[in-house]
Amino acid sequence: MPELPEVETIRRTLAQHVSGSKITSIQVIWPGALKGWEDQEFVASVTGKKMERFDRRGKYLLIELEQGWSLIAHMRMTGRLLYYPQAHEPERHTHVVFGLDHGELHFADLRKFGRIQVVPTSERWKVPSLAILGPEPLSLEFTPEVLMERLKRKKSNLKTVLLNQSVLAGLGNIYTDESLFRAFLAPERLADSLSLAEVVLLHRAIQEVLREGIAAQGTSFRDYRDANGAKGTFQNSLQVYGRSGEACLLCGMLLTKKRLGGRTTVFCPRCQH
DNA sequence: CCTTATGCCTGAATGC
DNA sequence: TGCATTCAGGCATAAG
Repeated sequence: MPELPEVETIRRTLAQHVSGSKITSIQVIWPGALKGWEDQEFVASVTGKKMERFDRRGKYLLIELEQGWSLIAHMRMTGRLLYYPQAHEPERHTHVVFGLDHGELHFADLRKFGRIQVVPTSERWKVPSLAILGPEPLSLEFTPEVLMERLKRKKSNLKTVLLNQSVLAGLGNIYTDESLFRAFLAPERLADSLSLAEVVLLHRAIQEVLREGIAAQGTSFRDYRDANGAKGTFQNSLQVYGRSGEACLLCGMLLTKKRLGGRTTVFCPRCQH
């Protein structure tokens, strides 16, 4: 499921192929994939415009178009943005086809949770889902002190709090579990109970795991693909996610699965406190 | 303000 | 084997 490293990889692979490309046509197969606008309006405001810049904020992909318009895409769990150098028949779960001056861009999503919206570029950061986002975990503004201050405000457990995009932008289930394991912190620990030393460990773990995830071009546990349709490789480096019942790679103890904040959480009951 | 629960979706895995 | 149920989960929204 596309989290920060996967969206970043999509951003990079997309920019390689379609930076400066003009959107010459749009075929809306399933209008539900377009958020906030009737599909005719979406088509009208996007057709004929070049894609000039590709940015990312948390798990959101931002595509800046000519003439003051931007696309905002969110993949949720199974969304894909796929570039084809030549015209390509829509696949089973393709919902929108952007015809380009060179090739095509397909938005596909098996579970139909992902969305693309079009907004004036000047109002991008006012879109509520972007406006509420916490700091970028790989930015200079994200320091252990900032993390400490944000965790102090929350009464819930670490797992739930780290998944909250208004606390920190970009972590999903996979990278949260991996970060907590690397920081030796139990997912059930209350977020406001951490010492500064523990927060420093967590801060470092989050940055390491995200940087490694990006370097590995993301985690293709199941559905994730980049804009080339290629899998990432970080699934080979996961230490806890998806390994419930298997041995901890540090101590050999069986990894435990527990539901926290409605999400499956895997951790080592011996290494994480 | 805060936290927790529900709906959206489909395919794979599991249960009987 | 086949059918029904459960599970996977990010986020908007509703409810507590």
